[in-house]
Amino acid sequence: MEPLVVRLRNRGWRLTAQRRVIVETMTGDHVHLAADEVFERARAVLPEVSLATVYNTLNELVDMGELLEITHVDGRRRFDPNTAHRHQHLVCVDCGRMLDVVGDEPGLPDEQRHGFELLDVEVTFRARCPDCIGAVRA
Amino acid sequence: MEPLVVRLRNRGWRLTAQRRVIVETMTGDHVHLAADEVFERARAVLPEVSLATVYNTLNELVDMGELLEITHVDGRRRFDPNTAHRHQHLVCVDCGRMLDVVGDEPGLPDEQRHGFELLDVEVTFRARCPDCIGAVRA
DNA sequence: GTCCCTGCAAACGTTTTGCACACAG
DNA sequence: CTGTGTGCAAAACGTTTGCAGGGAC
Repeated sequence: MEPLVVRLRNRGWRLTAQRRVIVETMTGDHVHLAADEVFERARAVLPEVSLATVYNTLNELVDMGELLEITHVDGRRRFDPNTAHRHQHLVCVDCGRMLDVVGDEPGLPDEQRHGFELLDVEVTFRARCPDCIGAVRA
Repeated sequence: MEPLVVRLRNRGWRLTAQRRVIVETMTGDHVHLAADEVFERARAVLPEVSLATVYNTLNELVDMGELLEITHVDGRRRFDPNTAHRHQHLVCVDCGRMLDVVGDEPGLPDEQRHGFELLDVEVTFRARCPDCIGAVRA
């Protein structure tokens, strides 16, 4: 698939310096940032970027289907740019580190569907990461 | 299993009128309320209950493991009293209605675990409920 | 040049907290 | 009686919005 920035330009999306930096921040594998983290990283590259613009941009990308809204961790929404491949999440309950994983998706038997029209399944494996297993307990 | 209120008393949990009403609100099947909904329902039974107490109590119950914190819907945390049976959730993306369902849980192959110690799996089926399928589209 | 995007600051909705009083044990 | 739970109001979050100025196209 074409890179995200290209796809966006083709849609007639106005490409500003701020948006470019935000999109670049949301590029790569195992990226699962919250808005304030995106803001922090974007600002490190381009100081003249505001939190409002980060939120506006992230929401637009979600509306366009170019970004996935995923599990809240620590009260904050997280965003995931991996829309290309179906995947699930493995999240450390201690430090919040999150990885994309691929297992098989659970189905839902007809008699459990209660007449609902199934759209999607979201799977999150809650776990403890190697670093946090080693760390001292409180 | 013994009823929740009994279990709580046995733990030496101080049982006040407010707490009892909140716990009663969080009793039953397919209960997936947000804090403000718990507050509303509790207040209908016992007007002298405050939102702060609702939050305090819900958080305590979660800490005790007597309540599950589940998916955010519409920006609000939801709580689930069904700790007795492993289950998953079927949620309507339009109206937020949520049901407990039982399908089989997805496992995670060893080579996908990245050294994490697996604790739990959270599965949410996103769907459209019968009422919302019938409803007129915007 | 136009229109859309931007930063700022204020507003919003949810959740938490500090404090004096009240009541379960 | 004592210690913990309570209501209230204020604060602290994450997120959204209104507005005047600026920059992409």
